Amino acid sequence: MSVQERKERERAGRERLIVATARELAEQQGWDAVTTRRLAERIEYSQPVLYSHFRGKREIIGAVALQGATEMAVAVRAATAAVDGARERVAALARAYLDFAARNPAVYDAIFQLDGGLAYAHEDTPAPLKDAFAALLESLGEVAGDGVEPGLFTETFWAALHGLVTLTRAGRLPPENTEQRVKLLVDRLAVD
Amino acid sequence: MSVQERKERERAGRERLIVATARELAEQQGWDAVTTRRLAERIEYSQPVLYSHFRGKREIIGAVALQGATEMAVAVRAATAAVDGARERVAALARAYLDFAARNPAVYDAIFQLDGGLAYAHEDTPAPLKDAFAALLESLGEVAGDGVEPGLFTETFWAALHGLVTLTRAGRLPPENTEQRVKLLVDRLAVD
DNA sequence: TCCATTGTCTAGCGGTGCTAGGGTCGAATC
DNA sequence: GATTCGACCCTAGCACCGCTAGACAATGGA
Repeated sequence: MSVQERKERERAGRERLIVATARELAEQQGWDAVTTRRLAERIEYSQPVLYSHFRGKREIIGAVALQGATEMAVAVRAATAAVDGARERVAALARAYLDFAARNPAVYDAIFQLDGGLAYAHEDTPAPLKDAFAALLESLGEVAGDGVEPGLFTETFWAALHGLVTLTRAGRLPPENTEQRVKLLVDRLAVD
Repeated sequence: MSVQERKERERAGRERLIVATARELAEQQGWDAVTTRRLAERIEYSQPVLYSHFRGKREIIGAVALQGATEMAVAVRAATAAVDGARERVAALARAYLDFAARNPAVYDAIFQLDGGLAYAHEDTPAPLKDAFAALLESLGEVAGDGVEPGLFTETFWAALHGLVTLTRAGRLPPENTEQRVKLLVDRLAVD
């Protein structure tokens, strides 16, 4: 019995190692550098071992995305918890969101840009993703204004933030005036 | 002399063929399917011919992006030209933008997501890209409101639209309520 | 007619994600 | 304690990728 348990523990540990290594490598050198060979070498196993844990590279990206979504939800809630005033909470949320994206670009991509084989905006969407959206909704729903469905408002505000993140990181927007752009979004979109 | 001219014409024609074929293939099957082998086969030349026109795949994407940016500027201007009222023009612009993205997803990606080796938000940004931004600015600058720099407003509104496009197309947002989201953006962000 | 240049192709390099098949090693059984 | 059996992991290889070197043919000019 105990032998099997030990093996299962080791397996779980190795799976965590794979995800952590993939994430680390992606943050260091970008997702293009995360090849199955390099990843296998870093964890000191052969390539096929990866496929005994994940169906393929896509699922590894998906695992990183789920981990990241959980962290993002925590970060957003932490940033808004101690703030008074709905509008101020939204400003704090926006800053926290952009900060998370800036600090974890590869994870952000895994969650919002890459194909990790995950279902989004769906009933069988993984819990971490639903919860990340819920974290946004908690603060953003308060400033939706009359006649605007909180979910729809959250989606729209979120899309605006996402647009800023991706265009800036892709070099399409100069990074200097990010704060002013965020201020504009909060000032105009949020209604209390 | 004339021989050289004829050859140059043929070369230019073939270059257009490469770009058009790459674009077509990308729209049909996605950019991942645009491999140098497949592209070469479609234009009925061998792979190395591609490299006598472009430095690599990146530059081909860049060429598609420039072509697309020109068309997008035309589309945006056409949609706003005959509309009365600044606010209504912005609504028309938003619809035209989303429509362009929906009709030309691969081209949209080439312009705004992929690496085509182009300079953005820079002095030596290619003219088509500058002009596409200018087309947005023409209508959006009118509703920036007092104390908000038109360029900054345009960037922000554009980012919001871009966020809607990318999140929707990546399956992160359900496509059903796009119109309501756009209405929200126009209603709240635009000031006249 | 010969040469030189231009243009194009074949073949191949090192890389990718992924998998088939063999071998090894450890746990359970007699 | 010996033996069998099964789980596990690795080597090797597939088809494909972007890109390029070098051979070869065709074409215009001397």
